[in-house]
Amino acid sequence: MERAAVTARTSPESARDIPEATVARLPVYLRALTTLSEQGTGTCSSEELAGAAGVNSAKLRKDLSYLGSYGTRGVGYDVDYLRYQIAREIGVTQDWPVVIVGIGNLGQALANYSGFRSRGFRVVALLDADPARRDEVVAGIEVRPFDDLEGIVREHSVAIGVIATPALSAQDVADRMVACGITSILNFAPFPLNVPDQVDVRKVDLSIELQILAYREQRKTGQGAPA
Amino acid sequence: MERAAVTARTSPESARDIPEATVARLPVYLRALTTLSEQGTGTCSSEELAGAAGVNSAKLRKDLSYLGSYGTRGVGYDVDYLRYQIAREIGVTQDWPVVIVGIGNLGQALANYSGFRSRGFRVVALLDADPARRDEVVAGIEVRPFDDLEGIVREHSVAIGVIATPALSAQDVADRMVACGITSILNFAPFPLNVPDQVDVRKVDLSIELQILAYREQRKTGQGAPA
DNA sequence: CCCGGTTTGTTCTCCCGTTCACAAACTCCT
DNA sequence: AGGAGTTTGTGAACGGGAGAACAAACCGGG
Repeated sequence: MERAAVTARTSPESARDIPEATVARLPVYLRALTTLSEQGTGTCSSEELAGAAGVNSAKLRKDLSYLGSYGTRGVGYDVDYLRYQIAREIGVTQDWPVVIVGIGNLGQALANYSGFRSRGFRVVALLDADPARRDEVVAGIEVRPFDDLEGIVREHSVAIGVIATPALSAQDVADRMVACGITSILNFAPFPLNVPDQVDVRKVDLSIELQILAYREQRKTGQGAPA
Repeated sequence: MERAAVTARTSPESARDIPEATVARLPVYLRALTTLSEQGTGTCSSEELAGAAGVNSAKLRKDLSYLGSYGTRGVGYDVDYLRYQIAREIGVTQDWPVVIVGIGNLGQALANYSGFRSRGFRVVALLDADPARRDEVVAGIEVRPFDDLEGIVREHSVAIGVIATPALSAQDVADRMVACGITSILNFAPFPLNVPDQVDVRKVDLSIELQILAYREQRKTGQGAPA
């Protein structure tokens, strides 16, 4: 990492172009480091950390090198120091307000998921278009009508929205979110969202994952595809 | 696609080595085709289908070319015909029994998720290690003790297991699954599973997805990483 | 101070996936 | 029958990521 001067772009001195694949792994490293820290480990080698994260050690080292030179040759990495550096890079040292739209089975599970809060994400509102759901309380949060979206986004400066609605409503919800100023969307609805370029979307599709497994399973058993 | 004779490997005449990335997209195409079919569309071009699936049309055509030559130049694809071909290739024309372990918030949401059954996946059992959960009924299925795993797997010839437990139990559950003969695992627990090579694992990690969005969000707002 | 052992950071090579661009093939109209 | 228009299937160029391998850097002992 050359680290030459300061790139004078948006961020003061942090890395400029971390590969997509690396960004996707940083949270995994972060979690592994947290586990190690809780176990009282003060220092670890790239081999150990890679093992705990389930990746190749060379890949781990290359990933970390994009952030800077936070290790010591011959020694390894200081667990807490590296943990902080990654957390800072990802942005989980700050608090991210989040809204969840669609309080069905999945939406409720998400609202109750403790992994969000513990990683810096705070669910500020649960929204649902169904009037029957009004005034219901899920995970200690009152369910509010979808039309409240704009007010909530403005009030809490929400940048991240989660869509857990049926497929048919997903695009409408996304459009409204974008109109309100939300710029990152996590989509659980099985529908390919169409959004402006500046808006980031990540999708999680449960049945697709199973279908991928089914494909490989089919090939394993050698039964192939029926003619 | 040459389609030369018969490859004489495991499967009778289907494609031999479909790229991983393509396999991951086939379910998306399948869903888009189903939607088109329900709308009464009989034929579609690669451009239309690509639009409905949210991908580039060139990529779509190349993906489909791995399966065979199912389109007609100058015309497009027959929706129902192509849909059947993809479904057969993925293996969703048959019925896949599935067990879900860990009936917390997420496990319950998964058990209730209608998208599984409608795509050829049948939840044959819900298991939980917590005795307090025994005899509870979720999604019309009785929750049974985790120790029943082996009997259930044997009885229903289960090949696919879903892990929705806390991180600490995930590896144990996976080990038991593998010992029972399960060869495909969908893991929702935030823990990198260690399994033998012949076992396929796909992981879905909710908080990692949000962290990836947070990273990009942080860069967008230009606030960068605090020094 | 010097040397062996250890571990990081980085370079280099290979492979997979994406995209462009175009020839082949089909339809429809005259 | 022939030609214009359309759309597929694929060859080729391109970019990015994975992994091996190695030089640079650090620690500790004598």
